[in-house]
Amino acid sequence: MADAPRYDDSLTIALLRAREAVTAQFRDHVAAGGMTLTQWRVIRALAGGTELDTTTLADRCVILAPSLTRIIKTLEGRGLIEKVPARDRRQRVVRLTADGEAMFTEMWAVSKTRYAAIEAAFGRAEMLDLVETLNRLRAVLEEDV
Amino acid sequence: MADAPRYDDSLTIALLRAREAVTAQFRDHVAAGGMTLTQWRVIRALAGGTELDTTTLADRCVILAPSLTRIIKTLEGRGLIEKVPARDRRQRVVRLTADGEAMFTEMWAVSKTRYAAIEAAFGRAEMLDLVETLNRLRAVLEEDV
DNA sequence: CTGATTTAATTCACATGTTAAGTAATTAAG
DNA sequence: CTTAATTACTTAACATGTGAATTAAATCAG
Repeated sequence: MADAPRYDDSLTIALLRAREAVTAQFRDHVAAGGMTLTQWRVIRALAGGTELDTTTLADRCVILAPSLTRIIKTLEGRGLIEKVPARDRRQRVVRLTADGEAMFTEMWAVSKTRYAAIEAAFGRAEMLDLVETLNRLRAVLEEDV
Repeated sequence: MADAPRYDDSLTIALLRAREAVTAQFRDHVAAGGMTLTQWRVIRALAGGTELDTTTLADRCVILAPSLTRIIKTLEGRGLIEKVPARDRRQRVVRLTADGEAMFTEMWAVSKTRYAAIEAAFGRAEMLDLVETLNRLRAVLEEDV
């Protein structure tokens, strides 16, 4: 028994549950806007006229390339994003359409409120500290181990 | 620009990236054993002769019921888990087979090593502190907000 | 300039996440 | 005891995660 896995103490499980709890705070709102949380990350990354190629966009949104290919197709079909001609014709560069920017602006207002509520409930300092810790963990793991 | 979303500071993104970095430490090893990380969570939860119904198992592994239904089917097909007759015939109670226990024992040895390496690289105290913080965040969010 | 290599996306195949609807067994109401 | 409500799980449908193979374009070697 002493060697049995202790799931409550597991970092992977804790990360999974915490993320689940946080995203739950946004899921309904984003779904009400007719999109998924993953699609919302893409919209958010492109907000403000930002033009990005698929690789950069995938990195910033933490979405794998095959998923992003499908998401771009979906969002383009809904008229929220559009292609931009690129010098390197291998790249697919995209940006928000006017509709996409409008969608972002509308939803971002509520998103900010939810985020602020989380900050208020958990504590602003603790929040910043947690993000810093998570990024440090990531840096450590991506380096060696 | 002052109001633009700052992705680097986003809690959701930080959680996503951190989890990605941690799971990456185990993915190859688990894949070498012919299973996915999600399947491995199920095996791990059942290790040591533990018998669990689907609902409890889903909760412990942080897997939604529909996914677990499929996973149980897969693992049962591979002979790693088996059904146990239950009083309440609505429930599906499962446990590891002898092969399942053997698979767990073999893989757990390596998993422990990887986990220890992460602890060593990041710091044991920081690790425990992080898990505690994540669980506290979850508790706060699941309560009110 | 031509062929080999690398890079950026896409496509494929399968596993899982996610919500809604459906099914069977149990429990509660009357 | 019989029916309605609840519970535990499954199925369905679609979105995303994941690794491998493929395609097209750019770059490099000679």
